Amino acid sequence: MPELPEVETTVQGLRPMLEGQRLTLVETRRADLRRPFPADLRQRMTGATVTGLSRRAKYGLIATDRGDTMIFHLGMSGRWRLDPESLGAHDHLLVETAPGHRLTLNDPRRFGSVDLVETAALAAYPPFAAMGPEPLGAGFDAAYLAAALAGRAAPIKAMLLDQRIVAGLGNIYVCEALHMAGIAPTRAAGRIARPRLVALVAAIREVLAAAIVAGGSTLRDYARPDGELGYFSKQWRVYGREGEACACGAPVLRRVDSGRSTFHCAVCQR
DNA sequence: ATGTCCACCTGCTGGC
DNA sequence: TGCCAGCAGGTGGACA
Repeated sequence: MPELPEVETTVQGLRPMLEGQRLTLVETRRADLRRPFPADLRQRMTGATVTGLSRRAKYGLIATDRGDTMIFHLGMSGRWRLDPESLGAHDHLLVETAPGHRLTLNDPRRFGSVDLVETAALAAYPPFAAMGPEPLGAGFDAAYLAAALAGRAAPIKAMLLDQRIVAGLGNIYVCEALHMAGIAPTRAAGRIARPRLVALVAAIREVLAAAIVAGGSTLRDYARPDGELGYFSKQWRVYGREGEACACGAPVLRRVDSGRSTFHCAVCQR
């Protein structure tokens, strides 16, 4: 589920439940996800009032009036459940608000994480320290990308998944953006002509923006505790479509590199 | 430094 | 019907 658009729509869905609200309970139901939960999470969050929610790359940020920010990452299988009828085996973090709403962070595979840092020191949070620009932000353009990729021999797909180059893309949207831009995923990143980088930046922006809009349109699903999100999946051009016809008529191909699938069209992408 | 691979987990699906 | 291999949206550490 969670690349940048999914985290963005998650934050948008949490905001009306949390912003301005006092937290009456913050409790973990096991010791760890990918890492241990912060030992003082309950103490520092319980009784605090949420002042704002935001997103950096694939991380969701919940700031409080105590100068703390709780940072969550959804890993591969994480999602927030709103007012679930009952708690399930994978509801690892429980949050309750003064108006009586209950939210749980549910993550079966436990690749996600929860950390707590001082808001003033957010930039020093290790995952953020070397992180590249937001792909939807002003700092991400063809000139930046050309400089970041100069001399790099690795495949463009691997470079776009590297959060130090650009922060927030994952396997789905990289496949989609490369297809939209007509660039082969195996192309050496440092050998892509400038006009094609311009097209790539535009494709990345376009696919992310469209996915956020689609995610936003399924927020009622999001708010249904046991509901599945509809997401952007119906709009995928190549991802998950091995063997189906690309818009050009050629079959969508799948290749596997270091255990990860890449979907692409050998005709459209060079 | 750069590029590549794998482990970390559970659940679901498709083929036999 | 049941079993099991294969696969899944991420990250970081280990390796050459």
